[in-house]
Amino acid sequence: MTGAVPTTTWRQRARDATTEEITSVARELVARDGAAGLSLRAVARTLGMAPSALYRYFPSRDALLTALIIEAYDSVGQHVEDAIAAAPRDQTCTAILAGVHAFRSWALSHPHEYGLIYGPPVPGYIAPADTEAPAMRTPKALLVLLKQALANGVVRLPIGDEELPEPVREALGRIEGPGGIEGIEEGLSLAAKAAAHQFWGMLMGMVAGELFCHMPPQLTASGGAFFDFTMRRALLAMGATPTAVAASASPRPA
Amino acid sequence: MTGAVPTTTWRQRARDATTEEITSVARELVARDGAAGLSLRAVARTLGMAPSALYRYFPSRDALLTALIIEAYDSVGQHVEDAIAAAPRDQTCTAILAGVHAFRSWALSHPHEYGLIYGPPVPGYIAPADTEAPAMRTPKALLVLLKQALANGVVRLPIGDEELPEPVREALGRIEGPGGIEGIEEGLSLAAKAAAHQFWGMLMGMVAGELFCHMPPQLTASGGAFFDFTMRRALLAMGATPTAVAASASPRPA
DNA sequence: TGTACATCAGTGAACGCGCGTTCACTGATGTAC
DNA sequence: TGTACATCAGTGAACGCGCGTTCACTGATGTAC
Repeated sequence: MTGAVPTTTWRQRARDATTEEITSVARELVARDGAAGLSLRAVARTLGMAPSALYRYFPSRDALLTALIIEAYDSVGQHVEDAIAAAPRDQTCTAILAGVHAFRSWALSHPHEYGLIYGPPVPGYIAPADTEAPAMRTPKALLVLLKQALANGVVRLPIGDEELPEPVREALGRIEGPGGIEGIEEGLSLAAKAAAHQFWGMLMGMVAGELFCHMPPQLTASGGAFFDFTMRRALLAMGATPTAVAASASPRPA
Repeated sequence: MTGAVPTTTWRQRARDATTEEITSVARELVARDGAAGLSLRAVARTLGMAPSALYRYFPSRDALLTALIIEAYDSVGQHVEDAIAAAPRDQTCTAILAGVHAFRSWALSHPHEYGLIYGPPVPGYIAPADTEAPAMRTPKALLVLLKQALANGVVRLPIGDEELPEPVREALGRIEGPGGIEGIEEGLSLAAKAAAHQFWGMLMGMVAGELFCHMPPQLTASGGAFFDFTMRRALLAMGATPTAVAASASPRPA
């Protein structure tokens, strides 16, 4: 066992370690100064290496940015998935609440990284397609829960597809593949898709509002109580049964 | 009449004109390259003047940024107020819908300016207190409408203050003065404040989602139909009567 | 009304800075025989 | 196992760039007598 032939050469492993160190330093720089402040030279400086050396690892600053974006998406995604996995699978909204609270707490503790992925695009930077799949982790995780809740009867959509305005029905019908939440949304009714996107919008709005100071600080300071209350109201509006919502547990305030 | 004594000197008027020209060029640069890309030298260049000349008008780059931020807030605010003013004062939610549609359409046509004021704070820049009042124009305008709707009976809050969780009640009770929506929120019940902030969060979330590509493009492309539908659902969730919502008109799609 | 002086918009050169990226190089690591 | 060669991580200097801000200046506009 211990003598297992290393599948990679020592050089390769050194390379991987350095790559990891670079992205890690870059992540800290973004956390401190924001995405626009990320510079290859600053990374090289704190790493004690020549700026040109970074080009052995990333062909350009944008490539490094892309790596950071993917990392950030994976970081929130993992955080949310973990919280959901730790929640009981009962006939309540506990798991969904766990997910959204995880989303919020990640955002609060990684404000610049939140800005990097959910804020305005970095000027001059074009996100390559590789960022799409990681971007979908969080919405996917929440969508799976919605599906279960619909199957459960924990959520009963208050309106049917036929009550959607025609243009909305048409737009929702066209969502699939990249840009939508690939694959997963199969089997969802149009009304369910609508509810999902509204819930997602509410989530992003409340979190962005807190983070970027467009909500009164008193609400933010309530330890997530207002956020919790708001998401419960959103669940009710989405058709979650009042008893299920009332029976849901919330994570302890951070 | 025509011979009225000018209250300002010719130099003063020239100064005002130049100031206006500077902010106008700066606004265009922000619109093109985003807030982080704003540079004094670029402004001076397109104006054909020496970079140092700008220091006669703004003591620093940050001061110029502040002016732009205030302008942007005033621009949305004006846009929303105008749309509301043009809406009929009836027993429906038409005015509110006009306001939120105006907010969205402003955002879509001024994406970088939206990012400037509703996105992550510009790194290294600290917003002075002068930006607070303009920032409140839009939420204030919407809040006035909510107040009227509550008085009207067009909105009947689905829950009373006593049904709010204790920490939420406490946090809402502490909102007033700067940071909240000053003055205006007097006389609003706690539940009404909660509803207002939730509605505001939903609004910001949907718009940011569209702008920053975290909503499927098909929904965005529906000419505002999905947004309209969503805001109507939010109004219902807030306690607007179904008949009032149904009777409300929406602005023509942009 | 005319003159002397003060104000101040705008110039142009310079400061010191940090940036992304290229390039020829060195020396250590890996590989094929 | 030993040697010759190829690969490639990392260096250090240089490129050309744009940035915010300062400073001594000039000349036109305004003001007080």
